[in-house]
Order: sequence, then C-alpha cells, then structure tokens
Amino acid sequence: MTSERYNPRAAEAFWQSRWDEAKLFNLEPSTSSSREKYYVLEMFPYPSGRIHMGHVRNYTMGDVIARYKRAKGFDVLHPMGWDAFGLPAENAAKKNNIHPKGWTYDNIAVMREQLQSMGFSLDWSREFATCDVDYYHQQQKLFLDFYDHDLIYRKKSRVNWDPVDQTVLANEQVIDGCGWRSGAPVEQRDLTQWFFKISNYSEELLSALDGLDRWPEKVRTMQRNWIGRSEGLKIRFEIEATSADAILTSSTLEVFTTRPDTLFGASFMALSPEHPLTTQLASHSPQIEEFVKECQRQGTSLAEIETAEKKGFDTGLRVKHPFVEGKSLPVYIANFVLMDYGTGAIFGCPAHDQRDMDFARKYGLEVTPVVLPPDQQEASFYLQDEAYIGEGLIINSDFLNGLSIEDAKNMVAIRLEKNLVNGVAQAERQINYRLRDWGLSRQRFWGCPIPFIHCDDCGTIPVPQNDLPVVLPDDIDLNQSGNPLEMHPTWGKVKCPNCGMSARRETDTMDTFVDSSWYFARFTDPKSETPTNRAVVDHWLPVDQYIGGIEHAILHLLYSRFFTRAMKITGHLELKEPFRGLFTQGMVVHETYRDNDGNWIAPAEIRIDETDGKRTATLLDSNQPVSIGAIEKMSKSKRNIVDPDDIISTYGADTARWFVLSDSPPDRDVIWSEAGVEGAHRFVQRIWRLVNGTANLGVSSSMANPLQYTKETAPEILVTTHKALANVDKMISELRFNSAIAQIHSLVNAQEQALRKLSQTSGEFEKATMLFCIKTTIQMFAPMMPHLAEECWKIFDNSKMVATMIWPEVDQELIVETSMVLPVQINGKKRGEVKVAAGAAKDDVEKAVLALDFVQAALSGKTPRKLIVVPQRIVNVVV
RNA sequence: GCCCCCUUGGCGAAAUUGGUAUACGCAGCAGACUUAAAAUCUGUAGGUCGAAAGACCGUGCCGGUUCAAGUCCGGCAGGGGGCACCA
Repeated sequence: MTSERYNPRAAEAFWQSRWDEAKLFNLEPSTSSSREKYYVLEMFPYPSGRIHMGHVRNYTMGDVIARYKRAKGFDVLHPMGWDAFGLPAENAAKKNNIHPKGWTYDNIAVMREQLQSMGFSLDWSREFATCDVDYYHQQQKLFLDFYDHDLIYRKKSRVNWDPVDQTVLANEQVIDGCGWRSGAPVEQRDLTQWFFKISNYSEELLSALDGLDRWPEKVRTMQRNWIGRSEGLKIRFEIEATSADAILTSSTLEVFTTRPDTLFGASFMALSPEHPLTTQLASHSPQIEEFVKECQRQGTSLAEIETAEKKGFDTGLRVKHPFVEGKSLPVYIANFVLMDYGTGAIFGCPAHDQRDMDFARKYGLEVTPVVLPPDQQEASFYLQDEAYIGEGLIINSDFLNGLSIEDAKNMVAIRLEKNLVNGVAQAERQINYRLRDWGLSRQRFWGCPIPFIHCDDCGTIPVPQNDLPVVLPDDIDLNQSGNPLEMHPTWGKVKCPNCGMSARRETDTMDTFVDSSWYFARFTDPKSETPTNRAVVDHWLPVDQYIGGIEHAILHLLYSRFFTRAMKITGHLELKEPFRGLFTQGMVVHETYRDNDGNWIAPAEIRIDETDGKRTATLLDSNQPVSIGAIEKMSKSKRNIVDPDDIISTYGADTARWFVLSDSPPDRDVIWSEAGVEGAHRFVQRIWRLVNGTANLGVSSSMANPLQYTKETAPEILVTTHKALANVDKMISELRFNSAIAQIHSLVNAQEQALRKLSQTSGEFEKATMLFCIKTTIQMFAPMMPHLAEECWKIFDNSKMVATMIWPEVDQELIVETSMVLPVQINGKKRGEVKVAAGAAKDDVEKAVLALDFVQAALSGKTPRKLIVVPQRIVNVVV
C-alpha cells in the first residue's frame, strides 16, 4: 500500500541515483552496435551562474526525444557540456578579484547539479567545458590544420571595435551598429586580424540549405538573406586621359552592377573613400584627403547611417561611356559606397536607384529614365525625386530599346564581353555575396589562444604541434586595461621555433563562436587524442535532432556549417551538414510587476488575487498594491524570473517538465504562470491516484501477461488506450509535445471513468485489462515525467525500471474502426449523422443517407442536385 | 525601405492532404462531500433569439474559388521577427 499523495522530493532523488548507478544513459564510443544510432543535442549552456527556465524548457524537450528514442530501440547519444569561454567570466573575475577559471568552474558545478536535479537522461561521462585545456588543445590543432589548408589568413583590415568590451567583433556580432553583448555603438579601426575563409563556401553554404528539409524555413531564409547572393556584371570603364594620369596605376575603373540594363541611364561613377584610386588621388590632393577623413569620422550606428547625408566629391576624372561615342561620366568619391562589397565602386543610375537619385539631385546630375513602367506613355513619363525600380520596357537606350529588363541585362553582357579594352574583355558576369570572411581575433584573455608566434625575421609562424597546447596563464592581472595576455610579463616571450631568436606569442584569442562550431563532433569521442576519432565521429554525426534558440539562426548555425566543411577538407570528419534536424524552441515568458515607485517586483514577492475575473497583485510583506504589466521574456532586469530550484523543491522536476511542455506548441513562447504549474501538479497527483486505484483492484500476476482478447471481446478502455498510444507516438516523433500531452489527459480521463466501474470483485480479465492500460499509459508519459513513471511502475514491477523498457506496441487491428459515424451536410451545413460500416460502398452510403428523415424532409420528394460522399469523412447533399 | 511569419472562446491552444471549428488545459460558474476550509469529485460553458425543440451568426476585416474554406487565391488592417547605404 502506498501513501495517498505522491512525494516528488524523495522519489526524484531516488530514481536519479538509480539511473546513475545503472549507467543507463552512458554509451561507450562504439560503432559496432547493431542498433540504429540517434544523436539528440540541445545547444550547450554558457555557465553564467544558475540555470533558468529557458534551459529547463530546452533540455526537457531534448530529454523527451532522447528517452522516447531510447525506448524505441535506438542507441541514443545525448551529451552535455559547457560553452565556457567568454567575456562575462572576465568581468566577474575583475569585480571579485578572482581568476575567470575559478568563477567558470564554480558556476559549472552549480549548474551541473541543477541539471541533474531535473532528471535529464544525459551522458555525463562525456561532459567537457570548452575552457578545458584538453578541448582547446584540440581546437588549436584544428586551427593549424585549417591554416595549412589555406582556410585561415591574417590581414590588416577595417574592423568593428567594441569600445566597452575592448575587443573586435565579427560582422555577425554587430546588431544595429552596436555590439551584440555590450550594446555600445561600434567604432571602426584598422587592425591586423585573423580570418576564416568562410566566403570560399558562400555558394555551397547557400545551395546546401535546400537540402536541410528538417530545418525551420525561417532559419533557412535568414541564412539565405545573410549570405546574400546577387548576380551581375563587372564592367571596366576606361578613364579619360588627364593630367592625373601620372599618379594613377590603372587606366580602367571596375564596377559591379546588378542592373547593367540601365547603363544608358548612367550619369556618374562613385568610388568608396577606401578605394585604391581614391587613395592614389588623395596623396596628391589635400581636399580629397580631407574629404576621405570626413567620411571616416562618420559613425556606423543605425541612427547615424539612416540620417547620414549622401556626400560626394568630384575628382575631376571622367570615364568613357562604353556604348555612347563621345559621352563621358564624372567620377565622384561618395561616402555611401562600401569598399568590401563588389569592387568598391559603382556607376550611378539615378532614375532607377533611390540612393543614386538622392545623390544626383544634390549634385545637379542628369536623370535619364531608361525603364518605362507598363502603365505609362513615354511622353508623360518623367521622374520627380523618386526612383522607379519596377518592371518595364527599356527606353532611351539605343540598341536596348523595347527589350525587357532581363533581356537587356543579357544583351549588355554579351556586347561588353566581346568588347576588348587593352586586350581584356570589358565586362564579365559575376556573382557577389554579402557574406564576408569571419574575423575571429579577440583582444581578450578568457578564450582559446591562437597558436602562432611573431618573429621579426621569420614572420608569423605556427606553434609546432609538439609545443601545443598554448595554455592560458594562471597568474594574470585583470585590473589593467587592455588584453591581460599582452600585459603579462613572461607569457608572450618565446623563442622563434624557426631561427631560435626572441619572438612574441600571438596574444589574440579566438572568438568563442569557434569553440561552439565543433563541440558536437567532439562529444562523439571527447577523450580522443586527435580532435575527432574518425570511425566514431563518422558513425554518430550528423546530429539527428538539434534543439536551441532562434537567436542562433545565423551566427552559431552558419559557423558550424562552415566548420563541418573545413573539418572535412582537413580530414577530421566525412559529412555534408552537421545538423540533420533543427528545432528552434520558443522562450519562457512571464508577467511583469512594478510597485508604486516603478520598481520591478519579482513574482515570488507578490500574491495574486482574482475577483470577478479581475486579477490584482499585492506585495506579500507590506500589502502594497502592485501593477501587473506586460508578459515578457524572463530577465534579470525586469525581475520576472521564476527560479527552477524553487519550482523543483515545491512541486518537483516532473511538474516543471510537464508544465513547460503542456500549454504551448514548442516553437512558440510559453507563459509561465503559477496557476498553470499548479494544474500540472494536480495532474501528477491524479495519475498517482489512478495508478494506486488500479493497484488496489488486486490483479493476479498470472492474468496480466499476455492479455487474451479478440477484437470482439476487447473492452472499450483497451481500444481507447491503443488509439491514444498511436496518437502519442506520432505526436512525440513530430515534436508536438503539447498535443501529446492533451492526448494523455484525455486518456487519463477515460481511464478514471473505466476504473470507477471496477472493483476488487470484478472479473480477472477486466482487472488485468485495466492494469495493462495503466502500464501502457505509464510508458507513454515516462519521457515527460520519468520519476513519476518509475515510481508508478515500481508498484507493478519491482524488477525493472521504465527507463529500460521498450516502447509499447499498438495493436493496429484493434484500432481499425468497423463502423463509422459520418456527418451529413445539406448544402454544406451539418444537419445530422449517419452510421455506416467502415468499408461501406459509396452506393450503400448514398442509400443510407437518402433514407434519413431530415434528408427526406429537405428534399421534399425531389432528387438531390448533387450527392457528395467523401469516404471516411463526410456526406454533403446539395438540394 | 526590402524579406518572412502570425491573428481561432475570458486565456494557452486543437483541428498537419479543403471535409463535424473550439479537442485538451487554465481561469470561471453551479453542485456533492465536509462543522468549515483545503483537497477531491460531478455538472456547465462561443454569441444572439427562444420555455424548449431549434434557428441564425461565428476562426482579424473585405472580396473570390468550391458541393464544402480556420485551411486555397486577391486586397486591407493589426502584431511580431529578420536584414538594412550590399550597387
């Protein structure tokens, strides 16, 4: 006999240690298993201090899949680790005057325990942190391999500098002109930086998106836009001879355009302030030099770019129009032309580009329309200050007149490709991408050291493999400004491995996104003495189901796709794409509360009352009223946080797991509410009563297995249970956890009804059926509430754990319907029902329907105009 | 500015090949048990009209296709997200 209420606190700790002792979730790094592999992975956490509800939701979803797939007979890999390098550790260390390492590992210890208290079926034997020397040692090896394969280079470039975090940021890490972490407006600086050649893979990364059919369309679209492919023409314009000839190193100017069809509408050329031609001219012209400096002072924040005026400087140079004899175009330097896209120079066609229009109006340049909108007459078509960018036919363009835009583009390309300037074709077709190379240098301490050495004589050379790892020093001074590695008295001083003379270590560390770009591969054999163990990594990858936040749609997921390609080239794995299935889960959100002074109040500090449907909140300690605000993402600043530890100690992990899965579809935000959690907990107790009630029927064990029945003798509850099982099976495999939970709710409702009709004196067959149904139900909710499931299972079977049981099988024959109730519509509106045999022929259904009283009445003796019978679905009588 | 997504009861949501709209849960209301409360159980529940049977209306708004539209098409409104001086 068991206690009346289920006590999660004792049960959860007990079963967690039982699973642990049995090493149920630990897998040897084997490839020889006869079972099919399944790799489920949730994005690993940054060890910020404590886990939050977002983690609970993310890891619960992953755990449901892992436990479900395990029950389905797969070898499931479900590892966990820590994305442990990064700036917060440095900031915290500075504040508390400790080493970032200590802060990080302390946090990991706390968070590991929190995750374990949730009962996740994780393989902790594979755990690592990216700040472990072993992990970043392997990463340094990878880095040198990439370098050897020409996937990494170093160059001086204009970079995004975060003045608060005192570091360089990748383009992907600049959001609206501000640093992604600090939020500070980003400045431009010229620094020598390390880059990954991700742009080598622009086309590959783009086209392979089509094959990722188990990724959300939204993420694929975002990546497509980010890679930003555009087809166009690179055109060489001849520079007219002038007195400046002597200072120019080239007699042509190259531009990239996607609109060669508008070439006859061109009225000016514009160079980027950083264009080589600009630089050459500036060296001989103080005015140009001054203009370039002015452009460089221009900010790069969102507001500054939006309000920035189009500014230009006429260089006096002119280029020849390729098709119009005697026509030439002025060459400007313009502040809106980007050096790192295309060729850093454009031709301006004001009539059909808004930016060019603004520029032309400002400097009094010609505006010639060359595309006629379909609804316009040539005579009446003229342009004010708005460029026309739509479809139409070409006008004012000599041999292009009357062509479509598409045909005109082609025609221009064909002509210019044949046209030779100084023996070179005047144009070639080109495809450009927005995607830039990934700048990975960070001027920070708490990251993976870049394994290179600078020697005055030998240049920048890799650290020899035997000298790896380059380990971060423990004795650092974080209170100085700048990079502590650079300030360290001895760490950077080394002998050149080439010539043996004094040399300096590279003091930049790697972007932490490097760490997370291959951790999923390392999990397959985390102790391997090479970055990966080929036999093992090729067996386990790709990740079958990856789960994480949408915020990584571009950064992490694009970098990982690049790394997979780079690791393939360097022989570390054989794989096209790292993540076969991707799921982006929604956030956990909560109401916000503020007191009369506008201070944010935490949910734990208030009481909610409800009268006449109106909810009011009051402070617990002072009874002061509190205003209820918008529902927002849980955040420290708004204090609308619910601590998972509090929920676990009050209701237990299973209640928390059930709740985060139950209300909302997993890709949408879930609103955390006290009432919702209590509802989930009530259901936990209901199951407990149902299971114990069934146990109290007293079933002789000999009756239970196997159950003897036929389709005719099967009790209704058995059919209901098998139907629910079929549905739950389908819904879990489609990650529709909220729907699976609704099914289980319905099933439990039905089973409570069924149990009520039984007693100890009922027939053994009825009791055994009930027992079978309950055991099946326990297995169904086990992936979501594993502790409760074990505790319930134990009542019937003390020898095995649910976690070791295989998933129950649906009796397909039992759930096939023998008769059906079809809705009957008259003129498309439901007016009644008809009961027919499941396989009834159309004729028979028609006869049955026409015999119905309400159909006869509607027809009043006439024949129906139409009679539509959709088998298994519906009947519609059109009168 | 460009691109994408969403809009269903008081609330979270189901309806996943165009075929019974509102399953399941939360909050509510009524009742049972109880000295009482909690816990638990039962019933009820889109709107309007009606005593009832029932009728009509109803998935953001307007229109279309269809025997049949939450679902498909066109337009509009509101909300959210991504990119953004990319030639």
